[in-house]
Amino acid sequence: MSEHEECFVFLLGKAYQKAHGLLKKKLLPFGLTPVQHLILAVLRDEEALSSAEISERTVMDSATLSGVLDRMAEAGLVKKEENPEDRRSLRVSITARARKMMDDLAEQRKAVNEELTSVLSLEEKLLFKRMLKDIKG
Amino acid sequence: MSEHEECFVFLLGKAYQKAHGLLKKKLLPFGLTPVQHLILAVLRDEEALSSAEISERTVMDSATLSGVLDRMAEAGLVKKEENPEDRRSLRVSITARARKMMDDLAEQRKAVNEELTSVLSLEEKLLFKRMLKDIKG
DNA sequence: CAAAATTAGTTTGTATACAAGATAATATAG
DNA sequence: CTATATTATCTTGTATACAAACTAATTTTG
Repeated sequence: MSEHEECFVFLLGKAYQKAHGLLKKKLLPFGLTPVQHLILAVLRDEEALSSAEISERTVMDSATLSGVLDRMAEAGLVKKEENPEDRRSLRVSITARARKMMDDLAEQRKAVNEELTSVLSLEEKLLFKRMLKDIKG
Repeated sequence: MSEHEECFVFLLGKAYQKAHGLLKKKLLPFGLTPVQHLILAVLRDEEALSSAEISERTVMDSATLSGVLDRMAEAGLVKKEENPEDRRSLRVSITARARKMMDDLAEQRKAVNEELTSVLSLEEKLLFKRMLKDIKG
């Protein structure tokens, strides 16, 4: 019954692990990780984005992104092209194959969110979301 | 303004990243990571714990723990001994050196928790904590 | 008691996360 | 226009996280 169980860092970590684990399981049949699914979500409605733009929208580090995008390109989920306007940057786009999965993915994501917060009332869900947004800043 | 920003998995992840990053910074001068700090916290009031016991209390995977405990032993933060009663299991204990830091660490942890939740009212902090506990299950 | 099942930890392989340094390309200053 | 600064991405090194296979030790069974 140590005090660490009252620590927000610990509690957030464990709640996140639970959430991440649930989503991971649901995405397994699609051959996607939660992070990869997130990247597809931001690419879905775009022609193409640079690594920096994906980094900004997903709040992921560019170093992390580098490896993830490689694996996703390898798996045929995204296409990585050179930007002719600025050859330092990339044009990353979602492939047709990945795009076909998006509706099913949205369903899985929704299911996870519901399962995860099933203990909360509708009102609490909204409050919880607001507080998370406040905290992440 | 994609829908992923309404996803609890994403929001929890980012809130956790924020919390983890804050604590990480505060622990840097002590040469500790947040996870190592957590392990010291559960060892603090114990003679010694096995890997499985630490795993249970910190909710960490035994595979992850194996490496972390090695690095901590290497750094002189814990002592790993063989349990003579059952030679499969370990007796991990906190070192005197690490124990000396514990009060300072508790202060840092408290500071992080306050900084992290400074946008919340006292009432909201309690509510938030309760909801996190509900969700992690 | 010896074979089989179980248990405690470790190892291996994959996927983030992030700091710091390296690279290549572009923009800017003089 | 060239030396310098900046920018976009990648690479490297360290630290989790976790599944799965592996080892060693103990317990259970027949």
